[in-house]
Amino acid sequence: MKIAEVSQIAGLSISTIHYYERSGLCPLVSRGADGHRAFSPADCDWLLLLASLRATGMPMAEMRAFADLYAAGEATVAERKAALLAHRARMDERRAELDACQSILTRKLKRYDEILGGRA
Amino acid sequence: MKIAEVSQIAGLSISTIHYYERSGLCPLVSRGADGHRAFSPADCDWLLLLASLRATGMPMAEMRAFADLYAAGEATVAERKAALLAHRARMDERRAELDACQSILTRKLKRYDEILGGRA
DNA sequence: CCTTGACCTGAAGCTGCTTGAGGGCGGTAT
DNA sequence: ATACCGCCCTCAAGCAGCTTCAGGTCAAGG
Repeated sequence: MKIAEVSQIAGLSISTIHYYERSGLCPLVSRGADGHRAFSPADCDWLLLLASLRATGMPMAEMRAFADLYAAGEATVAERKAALLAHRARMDERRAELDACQSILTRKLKRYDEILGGRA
Repeated sequence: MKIAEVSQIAGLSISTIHYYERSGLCPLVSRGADGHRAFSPADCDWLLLLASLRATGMPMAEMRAFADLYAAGEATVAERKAALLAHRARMDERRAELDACQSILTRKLKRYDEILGGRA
């Protein structure tokens, strides 16, 4: 697969993929004869997973650690599972925060409605 | 109120409050005789709202625009309401994205379980 | 008096991308 | 053949949004 296609699927910009590779998050992408990156389906899948982790707030450093586990092969699956579970737990906390924020906004909107209603 | 208290309530670091003020997000904070910021309850409330907006992904530029409306007084309440509604709509999209990411992670976790199970 | 602690300012540093400059390679139109 | 186009490449600089650091002021307390 070409980078444009992977970019499309993973929802990452091409530049971001470059950047992730530079940062050691996808150590294994090989090149075609023309020097262009040639992504295997596994590479693409991996980038999609990275994208999900990033989008849900995992910091780069942690992603790098996770990538190192991935690069080390199947022996690390248990560790990777633990990492994802921990991450998911934090996602839940984050979601609670978002709920709190949303309720603050909703309250504010009600206030605005009162003001507008009072003037109508 | 002192800055430490507001920081506590709004969930923003003191430095972030400084930064927001520098960035024109809270134009009106007055000073005590000692030169320290003296926050009114309204200031504190405003910062809490800013914190909610920021935490839910509103970019600085947009927050600045919103702050300008706030500074312009009650005449802008309708515009502010529209802004918050638009923002809430984007929050909903964002939440959908998060759900998609979460399901990717869940699928990955299942895969890991299969691998671990197969080897147990 | 002298330290402690909460605050102040201004500038530099950090993370996670994005943008820009400059270039190569392959295909098609002239 | 050559000129142009689109997609890719690299390296470096820029940007958003904070955080951290260095150096300083003032007020209260031992």
